[in-house]
Formats: sequence, structure tokens, C-alpha cells
Amino acid sequence: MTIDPRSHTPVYVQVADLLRERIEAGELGPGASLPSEARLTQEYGIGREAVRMAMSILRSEGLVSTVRGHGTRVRETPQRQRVELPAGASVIARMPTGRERRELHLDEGVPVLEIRRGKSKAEVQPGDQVELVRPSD
Amino acid sequence: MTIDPRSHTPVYVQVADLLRERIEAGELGPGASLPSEARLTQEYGIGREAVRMAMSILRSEGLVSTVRGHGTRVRETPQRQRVELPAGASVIARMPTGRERRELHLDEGVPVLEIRRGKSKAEVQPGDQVELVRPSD
DNA sequence: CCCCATTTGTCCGTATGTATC
DNA sequence: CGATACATACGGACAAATGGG
Repeated sequence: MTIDPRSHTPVYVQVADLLRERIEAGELGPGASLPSEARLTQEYGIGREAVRMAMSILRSEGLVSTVRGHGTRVRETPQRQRVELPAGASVIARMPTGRERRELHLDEGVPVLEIRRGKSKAEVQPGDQVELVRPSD
Repeated sequence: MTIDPRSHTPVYVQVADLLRERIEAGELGPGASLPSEARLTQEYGIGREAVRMAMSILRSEGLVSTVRGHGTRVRETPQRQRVELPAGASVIARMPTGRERRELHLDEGVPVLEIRRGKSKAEVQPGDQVELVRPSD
């Protein structure tokens, strides 16, 4: 697969798609390092900005995690704890607020589960660590 | 609040944090326009790239929506439909894959609810349109 | 400890395209 | 039509963090 600069789809989206495929196919497993930005600019014959925007997309999808001076790695697939959703409760999925992300130590691209029971304050759970269950009756 | 170029946190993350605060505090309500890129580069004394990456983060969080040639606005808070979570089912929150985002016509920064019942294939619901409910017994 | 190569972060200049007013 | 504003894309340059020797 290669990049088509004349395509209607932006170059950086094409790059993100290519890398996402390689990750989802298991070619780049959890913990594996992605090629460096310099490497990707050479391999695809594109500018660094396109590469960095592609990385930004993958981070926002929770697929990878970038550390300055080190590189970008495929995120580990999280082990989720099973939590019971109480009777009469409801739940939504959304992105965390700034405070929530700091307090729950959430990476970019990690949603939260907001559980409401009646009129009381909502409970917020990290979306990458929790699996909600409604038991069989 | 200002920007500290010598902080260990990247400038673009700081800018995103500042703008997020102003949005969450209600200073920038739903529908309100954010300052233009040029304006922000001047106000904070930073470069374009930092501003654009900050905007990219806020978009990825579903907080704002950018229209080319017009500007960036705070997104309206979505109305959610109530859907019952079946007995014996479980649910997780995660970001959609590229294919899911296209097929479900999801905006940037919108997570999905993945509902599993037994060993059958999972059902995926848009996180900004659905509220899962477990009825009172 | 420092040195060094690697890698990402940041800024700048430039250019073209596209959408809105 | 022009002015404005964002989107995409390339190039160069330097700063800062990491990790290995």
C-alpha cells in the first residue's frame, strides 16, 4: 500500500489508515514501537506534518501512546474489571473532562462511563478498565 | 493562566487545557465561537502548530467542532435516546475503529458502546446518541 | 557523571485549496 | 468580487527528553 497525494482523502488520513490496519492486523502488537516520524516521512515520501497529524489521529483513538524523546507505541489492550450495573441505573459513554482525565490518569482517546442512579450524582468510571454487566435475571 | 514553554507538558496540551477550562466553566457556552488560530497564536505567544494541535485535541474530545472558512465553535450537548441493556449482557466504552466511524457517521471525539450478549457478535452503538438503561426489577 | 544519537516538541516560512461572509 | 479563516502539505531549524554507552 502506498500514498496518493492527489487523492481526495488527505495524506495524513491515508497514513493513519495504513498504520491502523497494521495495528489491527496484529503486525504491530501491543507494546510495539511504531516507526519514527523521520522514518515514515522517508518511507512514504511525505512531510513530517502529515506524519504527526496521523499520529494525532491514532492517539485520539486510544490506539497508541506517544512519549517525547522516545517514540510512539501501540497501547496495551486493557484488562477490564466486571462491574455490575445496578437495577434502575443508566449509563452513557463520553469523553472525560480535563479534571476527570487528570484524576483518573486517563490517556488521550480513552472515554469514560457515566453511571446515573436516580437523581443522585453520577459515578464516573474509566472506559478502558471497566466492563459493565447486567446479570441474567 | 498562561503558557509555560519550559514546562514538561507540551505547549499544545497546555493550550487545550486552558480552552477546555473556559468551555467547562461555561465561559464559552454551547455554540460560542473560539478565538481564531491567528488570535490565539498572538494571545499566547505561541506558534500555529501548537494552536492547531490544541484544536485537534478538543475536536477529538468532542468538545468543539471546526468549520473551514468559518471557525471553531463549542459543540451542543447531545440528546440521547434511552435503550434497554438486555439481561445477561455486558457493555464497554471505547473509541470506534476507522470503519465504525465511517459506517455510523460519527464525529471526531465520539466513543461507542459495545454491547455483548453471551458469545454472539457484539453490537455497537454511537456514544453520543444512546443512554443505556437497566430497568428497576 | 557526561556525551551522544535518536526522537518528539515547537516555531517559522511558504504555498495551495476551499469555504464563508 | 475580495477579505477572512481554516485545511493540507512541504521545507528548514532548533529545543528538549530519552536511553545507551
